[in-house]
Amino acid sequence: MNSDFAESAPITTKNKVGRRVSKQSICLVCGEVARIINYGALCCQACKTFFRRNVSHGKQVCQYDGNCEITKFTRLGCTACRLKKCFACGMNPEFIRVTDQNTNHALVKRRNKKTNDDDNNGEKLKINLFPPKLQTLDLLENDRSALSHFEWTLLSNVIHAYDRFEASSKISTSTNYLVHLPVETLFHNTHTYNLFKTYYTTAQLFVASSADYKILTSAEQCSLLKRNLNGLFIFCAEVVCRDLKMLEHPVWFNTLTYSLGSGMVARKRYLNKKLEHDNTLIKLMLIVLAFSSNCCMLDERDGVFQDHLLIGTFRLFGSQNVFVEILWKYMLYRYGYRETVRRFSGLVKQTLDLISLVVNMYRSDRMHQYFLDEAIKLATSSVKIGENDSIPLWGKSSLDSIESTPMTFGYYCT
Amino acid sequence: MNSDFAESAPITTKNKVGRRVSKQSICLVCGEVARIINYGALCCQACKTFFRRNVSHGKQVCQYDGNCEITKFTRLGCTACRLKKCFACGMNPEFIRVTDQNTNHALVKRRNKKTNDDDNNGEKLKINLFPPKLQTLDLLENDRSALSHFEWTLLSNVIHAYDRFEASSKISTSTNYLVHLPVETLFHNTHTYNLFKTYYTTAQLFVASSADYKILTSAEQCSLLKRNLNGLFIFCAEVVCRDLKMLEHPVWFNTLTYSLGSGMVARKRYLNKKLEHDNTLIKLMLIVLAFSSNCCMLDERDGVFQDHLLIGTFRLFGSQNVFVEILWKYMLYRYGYRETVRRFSGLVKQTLDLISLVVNMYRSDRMHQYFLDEAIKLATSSVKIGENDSIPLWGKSSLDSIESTPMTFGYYCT
DNA sequence: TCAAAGAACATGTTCTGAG
DNA sequence: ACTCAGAACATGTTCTTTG
Ligand SMILES: [Zn+2]
Ligand SMILES: [Zn+2]
Ligand SMILES: [Zn+2]
Ligand SMILES: [Zn+2]
Repeated sequence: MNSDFAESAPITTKNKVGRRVSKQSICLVCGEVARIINYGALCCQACKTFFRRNVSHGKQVCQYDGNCEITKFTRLGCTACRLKKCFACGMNPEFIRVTDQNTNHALVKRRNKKTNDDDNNGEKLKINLFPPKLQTLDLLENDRSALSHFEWTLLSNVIHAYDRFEASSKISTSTNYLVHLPVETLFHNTHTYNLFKTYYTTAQLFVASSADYKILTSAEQCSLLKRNLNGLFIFCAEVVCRDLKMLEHPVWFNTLTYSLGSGMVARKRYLNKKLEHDNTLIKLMLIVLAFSSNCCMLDERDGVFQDHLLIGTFRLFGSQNVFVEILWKYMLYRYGYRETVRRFSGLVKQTLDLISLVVNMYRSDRMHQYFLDEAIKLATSSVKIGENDSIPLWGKSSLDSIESTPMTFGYYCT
Repeated sequence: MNSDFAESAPITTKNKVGRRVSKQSICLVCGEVARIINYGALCCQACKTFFRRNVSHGKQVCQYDGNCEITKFTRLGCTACRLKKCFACGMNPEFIRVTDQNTNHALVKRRNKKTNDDDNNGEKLKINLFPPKLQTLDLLENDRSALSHFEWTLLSNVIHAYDRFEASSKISTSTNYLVHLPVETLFHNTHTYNLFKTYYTTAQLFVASSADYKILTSAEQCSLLKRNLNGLFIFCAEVVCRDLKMLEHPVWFNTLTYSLGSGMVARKRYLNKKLEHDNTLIKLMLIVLAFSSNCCMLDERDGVFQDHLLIGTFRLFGSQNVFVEILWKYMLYRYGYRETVRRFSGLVKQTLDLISLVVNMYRSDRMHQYFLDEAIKLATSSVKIGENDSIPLWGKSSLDSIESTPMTFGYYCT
């Protein structure tokens, strides 16, 4: 309650007295302080209990659009979406060993038959019909694909950093939609530009909040943004577009068509349909892209001569590798090997397609260059963004670099 | 949760659509939104349930000093003090008709004997051994002394306005105490002055947050402060002194003795012991004093010539009368006629004694004059205090003035 | 010493029913 | 329509146990 984000230092530290302080991080489901893995995912006490009590319920349905935001403060709003998110975060009912006597269902049943209890003791503790499969435990504890506690922490930090900064984009999108009513202003690039600017900001703040970014010099940061920000932008745009069903709203559809042309919107719609459905994977992909050596450097003005700043920088490869590994392990854990391979290749394909799309957008409208310049300006301004932010750094910090091959989504401008 | 104070308009109003909106106010216990009277006092749902479940508990004891603050946010901190405050606010177990099956105690017992339940149905609903006395209901519903819903609301608003502004005084007092450690600074008037300044501010903000004060002209406000603020100050000082047991801390005792002299401290201690124990009464007394025609005008500089501003102003008498009536009814309700008379005369005596004390303090130290001047300056400054405050006005607004005799705690400076 | 499941305990919110 | 007690339901927190 009182601690909030302040204590979510990713790994075990020592406090002033030298006493060992238990490692703390944030609940994958709601963002509350979390310390251990419950039922297969890093989550808080409340979400743990919630999951145990509600998992046996008959299908609950969301009263809204099935996309309710779940945070520490909103988690009471929609049981269905909270439970869904629990599953999405990797919580697994197979870890539940007994049918909880206080399960909401159990409670109801117990009260209904309170007149004639002959089997008074019979209902004490029923062993779950599906005892925890050792296989699952193996995956967590022994399998090479298991995510370490540190990696879970980092994963949860990535997700929540993204969610936090994405919020403004979603709000901006919905609000702009509502404001759109006067018809005469309908076909006007301003709306599109306002949105795009927000997406650029979201992407930038997301990257900038990671420790791996902050330890770079200012020049390195700029170089990184120039290389990769466009790629991040298009992913943010697509996620928001999909989550808010933008292309299904005629108003947005028409506005975008006016701004981008019908060809590009058709392409956008096509790619959007194929977009990976697990947002967690996309968020991880984003951070991987952010530390790519060159996701899409599109500006010929100051291209290659700064390459020495980045190419060959171990820090960069190190950061990226950690995140790629987390992405991979998480997918293995969630989907198993076969499905992981399928999804991963899909993800790579989508990334390349989207980058190709953003290249076209960039070329056809000089505003994108303006947005990028603005981002650079923001990054180099004396007041460092996020300096006083309540979100702490969440990067990999001092983890030893890992020996797998670094990935690069290169896309040089020809 | 989201509404907070914004909706605590004291009486039934209509919203924009013209639909009748249920009257809302704040829980006497914790300040949460409250709508109806539960178990004899205006309180919120949570406090209602809390009271029912905990009232049958064996004496719980506070782990701190028995004076824990109870607000919407802190109410979980101390069960003992919350329950105590429930009683202090007038909640009465006689309104509870059954022993709640979910009483914390009952729950424990039920579980303990779960092996051999022969009287399975016997424990369903036990009628309370003390059914609600009609007498109490009469008091509430028929007796002339009953507080109307409007008056309950006003009462709760007074209490919470005071609690809110008193907080800074208490914090300041405790903090200063902790800071006091270096011995060389121990005997220094600065500490006393800092405190006094805080008490003056508390008193002023308290008054200034009432609607009855705000509808006055600036000149009238100043005049009112000059007349009555010293009296409010000494009451605030005494309440904090008592609640924090200041005179029992040698550090404070010595500091005050240094600043005020041992004679005045002895007098202070004597009066403090006699101070009314029910803080609610004191808070009501404060607001009565605030609208007194002259509680203690001590400054000869600009004395009597402004009297026409106030004497004979119906608004003033009206405000005071409403609060006096609430005070009287509340006491009748809480303590019965005999005790009310006793307490009320005690309260009057204490008020006169304290005013006499503050007169002496004022005369012996020019800083008091400075504090008063500062308060006036604050009141007349272009930025009205509390203008953007989240606490709405809580005064009597348009209630018709009542025909009882106005009270005046006159104490002219001779 | 620690991770993690469950029980037990404590609270808060919404529905029901009798005036 | 409104007041208010109580039940039922939903959540959150802390203690206990096991490996
Ligand atoms: Zn959670
Ligand atoms: Zn939902
Ligand atoms: Zn309350
Ligand atoms: Zn206490």
